Amino acid sequence: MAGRIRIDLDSPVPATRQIADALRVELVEGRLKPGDELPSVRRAAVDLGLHFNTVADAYRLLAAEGWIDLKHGRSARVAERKAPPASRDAVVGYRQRLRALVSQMRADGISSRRIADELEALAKGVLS
Amino acid sequence: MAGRIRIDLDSPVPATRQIADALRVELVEGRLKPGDELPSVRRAAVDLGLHFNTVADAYRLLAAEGWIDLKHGRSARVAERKAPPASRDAVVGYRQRLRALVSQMRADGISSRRIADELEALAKGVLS
DNA sequence: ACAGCTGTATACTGTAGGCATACAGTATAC
DNA sequence: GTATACTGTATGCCTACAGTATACAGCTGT
Repeated sequence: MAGRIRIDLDSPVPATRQIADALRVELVEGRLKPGDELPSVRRAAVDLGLHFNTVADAYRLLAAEGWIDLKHGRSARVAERKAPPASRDAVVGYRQRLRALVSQMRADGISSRRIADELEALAKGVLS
Repeated sequence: MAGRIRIDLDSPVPATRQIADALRVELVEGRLKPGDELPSVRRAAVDLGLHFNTVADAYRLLAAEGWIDLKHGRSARVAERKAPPASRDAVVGYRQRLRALVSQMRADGISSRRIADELEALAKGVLS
């Protein structure tokens, strides 16, 4: 499944979203390309230690976002996808979430230096 | 309450956490200083359009993190707080969450340039 | 002491996450 | 063609948790 995904059952963020998030990273970063087949829901489920319906929900979520094509009897495939035009106010929502995350890191005692480094590394990665 | 907070009831992230997250930003960034009084749970609740018990839960969450002092009959106050030493592996968890968030931004059609700018601005803000 | 604020505790209701199980479409071998 | 073994789908159930209502209890001014 293109890199091991760790699911934290204790996390407040549901497993379904954790799976979708992890796969979305692979998709956005191009490690999963259009036409690629995803592992079956049952295969992925045993790998992750979850029920296959949970994986199926994650797949449906990604399908709703246009990332993958689902058809009944055959494997899920990565779809071609043109990015939707950015909604202007979406940015402010994300900015809030980013700031909240950074504040949480600071609250956890991670140094400013370290946080800034992580952010800059991310920014570089995005542009490349 | 130190800046208007918008609560999105449709969001999958619960209102309690949204409140705590927003307040934690204010606390980390120093706009709420030790000794300051927070608005009462009922006051804040009407401002946010929620039940005061929801706000109380958020306060308890922050109290558990050491940010504020709660005592029965009197207003919640911002506490002095020494940051705990960072747990080393906490960073990798946050890195995952950051990457997931960035991927979601890209998936929403926000340009790489814009995302990088947001991240760099954040990094600068953290260091200052 | 009393009135009016404060946060606390308990019970209730609705909803959503995850799982079990039965179903239905597709592809491949024969 | 049809059997078979794979795919994803649909329904129902159980549990946990978010949000609310309502009653309680501790401070602090007058």
